[in-house]
Amino acid sequence: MLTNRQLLILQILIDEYIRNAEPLGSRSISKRQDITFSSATIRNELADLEDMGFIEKTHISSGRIPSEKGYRFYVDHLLAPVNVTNSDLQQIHSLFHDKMSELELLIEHSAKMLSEITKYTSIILGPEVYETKLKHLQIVPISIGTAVIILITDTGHVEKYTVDLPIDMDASDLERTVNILNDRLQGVPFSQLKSKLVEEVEGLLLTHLNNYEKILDFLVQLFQTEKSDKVYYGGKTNILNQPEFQDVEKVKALYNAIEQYDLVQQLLHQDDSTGIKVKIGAENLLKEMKSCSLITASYSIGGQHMGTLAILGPTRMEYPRVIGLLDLLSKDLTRVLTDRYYSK
Amino acid sequence: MLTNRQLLILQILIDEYIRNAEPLGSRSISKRQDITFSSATIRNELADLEDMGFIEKTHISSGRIPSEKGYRFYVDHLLAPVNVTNSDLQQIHSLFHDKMSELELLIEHSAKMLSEITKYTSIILGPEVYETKLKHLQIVPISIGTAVIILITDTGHVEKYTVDLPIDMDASDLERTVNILNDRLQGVPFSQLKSKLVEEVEGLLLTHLNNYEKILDFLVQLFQTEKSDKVYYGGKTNILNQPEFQDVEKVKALYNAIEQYDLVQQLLHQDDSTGIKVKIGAENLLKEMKSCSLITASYSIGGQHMGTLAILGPTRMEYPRVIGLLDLLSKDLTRVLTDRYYSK
DNA sequence: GTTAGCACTCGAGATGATTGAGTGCTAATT
DNA sequence: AATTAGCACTCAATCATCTCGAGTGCTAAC
Repeated sequence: MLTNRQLLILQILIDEYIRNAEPLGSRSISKRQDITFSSATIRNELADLEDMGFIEKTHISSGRIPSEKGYRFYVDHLLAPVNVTNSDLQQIHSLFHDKMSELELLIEHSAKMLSEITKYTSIILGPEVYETKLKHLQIVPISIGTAVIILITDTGHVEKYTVDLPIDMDASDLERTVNILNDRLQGVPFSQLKSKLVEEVEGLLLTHLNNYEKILDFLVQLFQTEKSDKVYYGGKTNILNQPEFQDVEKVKALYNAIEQYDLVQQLLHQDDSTGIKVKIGAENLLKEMKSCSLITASYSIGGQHMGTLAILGPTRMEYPRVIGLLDLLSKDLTRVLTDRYYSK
Repeated sequence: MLTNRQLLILQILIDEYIRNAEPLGSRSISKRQDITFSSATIRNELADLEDMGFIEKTHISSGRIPSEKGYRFYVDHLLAPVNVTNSDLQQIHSLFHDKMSELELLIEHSAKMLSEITKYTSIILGPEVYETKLKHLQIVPISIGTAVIILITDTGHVEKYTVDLPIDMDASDLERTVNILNDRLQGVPFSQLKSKLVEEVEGLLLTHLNNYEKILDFLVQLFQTEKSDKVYYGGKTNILNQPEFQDVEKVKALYNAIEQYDLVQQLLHQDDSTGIKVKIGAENLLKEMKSCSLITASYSIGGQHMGTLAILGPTRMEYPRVIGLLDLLSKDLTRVLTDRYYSK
């Protein structure tokens, strides 16, 4: 276990390194007012901390920087929760003041605002459509054989598919189908559309339509296509301000990684349990992110997980501040969205 | 005017510089087989070309590189049109083979493919909704006082607005309104929706609805909101491979500029006349793009301008190849879209 | 008009000295 | 036994110096 003095030194070292991005030596630590012992003592402690793997040297006679294990320890044990500053608080609340009617717009603005106040890159996984309920379905033929199918959810989200219609389906078939579907499927969560369709609607279609088989196949197909969540970014260029990303090759690798939506989705989805999650460096699975940390929080509507907020920064990130901000915003977002869309 | 020899030398210099990104000296030019005169002669010619402003030096004893005026001359007078290579041709055609039903998807894939085969960054201004015709309008209430309004165009595009409904509008009002609008406005181009509404529909609403004024106001408001085109990007990180963008500051400035959709739209919209347009360096108005060139082509449906294809690269760009590709793709795209959506 | 020749310039690299911030270790001090 | 002072040592960073080579412009000869 670490002694109090070691804890203090580790804390100072990480705080300072996060601030300045420069290796810290025993002498500069000893010069702080809250340090009462000499640089030689600190040297010994630093050597011990290094042996335990919490800090490392960049070269043999350099100062120390935190290791990933050091950051992990810092986040798990040393983090003094900081209050969100007043100006940050105002920024966040202003999001909700001018009540934005579009959910997507609200999310987009949240991403932008997060990146602006943190100076890091924000990533938000958009409202999951999976557990929202069908409000209305519409099929609009746009030319011979093709039509646009529109599904509208109770959160005002619109899903759109352009499809080829079964060739022998005429206008009246279409109308009857739409009516039946709207009648039977309204209020059904997207996740259950397919089973409801097979269980309840199949019979109705059978009695009302000629070639019900093709249409049913077609609808089953439609309802089981994976709906992937949208990914919103804010401040992608903020990465370029970090001293650890002055190398264009590193930037390229990271950008290429975070523009692959499926990868990002996987990354942020890892566990959608509530609470703040911090992934440091290599914990992130993507090798392009080994000098980055990712802090995530999730937001929900009426207890139902809806999406994920994330901040991507260097491992040398202002953990306390970002954690505080994400915690606040995720709770606010959850509250506002629940108010708006969960009103029974 | 330039002599034939000067033309030859300028052509060689620009071609080589585009290939290697390194200043070219008289000696290396004289070593080519197609050059029959000595380096001293070339030195004299280079000095003349420099006096005329077509080429410049990076420092006093360096080789020459093309100036913007040089590139301009090259593009306007020296460009030998090159044929699109077979493999590029296949790539482009494969876009259309697996017939994609979603127009947006086709555009998105086009952007990706363009960036992959050119190794530059592609920007596509996505189908303009302005001249497409209304196919169907739907209003779906999603909670008390709010509704989603959906407009579907004849190209299968869906526009969505979440709006606050006038408080005293009941379900039957809504239904009547929707019916009237669909009846009267189908087939009307978006650009004329507002005038048609005022001219033809106002009277009908008056006779069928109680509080028609509020609703009319509301619809006028809706129809006159600017519909800004979507911007699609491909290969944004390709910029980082260019030797002229090894400086992170430059990259940041450019990225910040091209992520401002309104700026980009303005930039690509500048003239939507047909044909290929080449904007070199400072011709681009944005100072962040002064070391870039932008080559644009437009695509249309049935003669109606729909959007713009663009390639963004360093001024040292492979003009002939990119021009050939854009020309081909824009024409193919126009043909395919016209076939698909202009069938009377 | 063309070319050979020459003095000159400048960037890019290599080399070496200097500095300063850091280390580990040992011996003295508390 | 813990702490500290002192010292030899290491290494990155910086700067001056040098060399090399690719380039130039200019002049005089072809």
